[in-house]
Amino acid sequence: MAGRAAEPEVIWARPERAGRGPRPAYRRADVAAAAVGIADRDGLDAVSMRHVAAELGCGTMSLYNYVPRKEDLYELMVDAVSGEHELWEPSGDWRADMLRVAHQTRALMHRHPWLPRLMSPVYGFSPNALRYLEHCLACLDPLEAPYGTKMELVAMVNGVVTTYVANELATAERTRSLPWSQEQEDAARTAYLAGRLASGAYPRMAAAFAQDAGPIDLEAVLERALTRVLDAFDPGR
Amino acid sequence: MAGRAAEPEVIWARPERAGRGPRPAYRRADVAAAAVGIADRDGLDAVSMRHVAAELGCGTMSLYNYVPRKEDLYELMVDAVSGEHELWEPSGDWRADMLRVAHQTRALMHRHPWLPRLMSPVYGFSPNALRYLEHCLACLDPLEAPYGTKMELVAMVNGVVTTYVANELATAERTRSLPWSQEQEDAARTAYLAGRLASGAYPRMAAAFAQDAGPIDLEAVLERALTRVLDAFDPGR
DNA sequence: CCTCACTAAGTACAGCGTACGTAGTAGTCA
DNA sequence: TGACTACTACGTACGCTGTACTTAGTGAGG
Repeated sequence: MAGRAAEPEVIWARPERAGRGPRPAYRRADVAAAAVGIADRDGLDAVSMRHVAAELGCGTMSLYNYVPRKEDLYELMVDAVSGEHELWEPSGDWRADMLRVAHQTRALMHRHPWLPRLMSPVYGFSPNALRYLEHCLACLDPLEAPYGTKMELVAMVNGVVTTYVANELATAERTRSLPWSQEQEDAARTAYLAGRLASGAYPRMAAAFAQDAGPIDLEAVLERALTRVLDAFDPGR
Repeated sequence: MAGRAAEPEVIWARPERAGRGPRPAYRRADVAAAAVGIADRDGLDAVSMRHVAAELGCGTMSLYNYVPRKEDLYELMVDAVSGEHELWEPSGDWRADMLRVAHQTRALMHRHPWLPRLMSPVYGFSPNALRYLEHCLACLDPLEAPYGTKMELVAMVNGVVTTYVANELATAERTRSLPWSQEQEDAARTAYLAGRLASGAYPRMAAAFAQDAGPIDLEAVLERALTRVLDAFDPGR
């Protein structure tokens, strides 16, 4: 018979090697690495079962021995790059440590621009995600607050970083699937926006854009946002 | 000849009705409404050019007269539901107004659970998005701060709401494509997590989960997060 | 009235996820 | 040892996707 019955299954609970038949030709990490490689090189949309199998050097359907559904391949990918997080001995200054965490996450997402799109709380309990979360909590040991609050702090920092980096990368990643360049796209949208603002229907937006002419420094924006978030959780204001 | 050359094109800059031939059978709003209807009923993945065309009652390829790429269909959808935002006369209390905005956005996303997935700064300049942004800025008139800061505040509130609601909806929306129920999925993941935590490798996480047993009130979490964000922008602390 | 830009629709193609069937392999047990 | 059986590997096939291209018909402008 084909695949087992439709039982809920967490990929991490499934053993890598079953007892019986021939030993698998690849390890789960190989599959993840192949998928990550394709996503880094050609974008997330290029990650298809066929392409990943080809990258590994096996038949397309053989992949399903390692990954029951494509969704689980994504889960493998997120966990794999989560393992790139460098964990350190907490410094005792939780604000500094959290900022360092945030910058590392941003760097990670710049290295793997598809990561924000796959960020989901559903994947939050993969092995490397657990390591990462435990590390964040360790960094927050000096903060006097219940664990619930600490979890909310970590979630907020992660959420803010993810949102901001997603915005940073959105137009760039979008361009991959468009038949024209990002500069052309930006120019067209800017021209359209200028036209709308000139209509006078949006006086405050027009004022805002007139006031802050020139390109926005997105990294500085993120930095300010993070500072505000940490302030909001800091008992010493 | 087929479609025009590969020029960058903003869907909103393209006139609804060209001067020459027969008048179009549908308006852009009809197309958007059809797509939104399908997404609400059957999920975002059910929004295909074929399905939308069938819902409208026209041939698949006729859709391309209204929407040059599927991506633009998404843009139409986001703008259409953005129009559901109720705008009011600012009260003079910018914190109260921003909270009201946030709750309205959350309600909107619960009505259209696919919306968080489509939230992108690229769509941020559609007609209804502009109306919405201008309204937010109007609510912030009492706040003494440069427009740049106000924009960052709006972005942060929107980002937090989007992230939190996306988390709220993630497992539910995910279940749509899985062959088992959400309860089964949750049970499997909880069992796996319990096993990992019992390993002793993640003492702080184990303590956190032991401390906050029981289901989390996600709405209360969002409420706290929003309060913190507003605090962070409030000059009167 | 003629012209031609436009709308509408059909056909076709490359690619996708994956159900299913088959062949071969290697631990387990009689 | 041989038989059994769970497992790996993989080819074929199906229904679905976005969309390039083609053809036919419509109706306003010159």
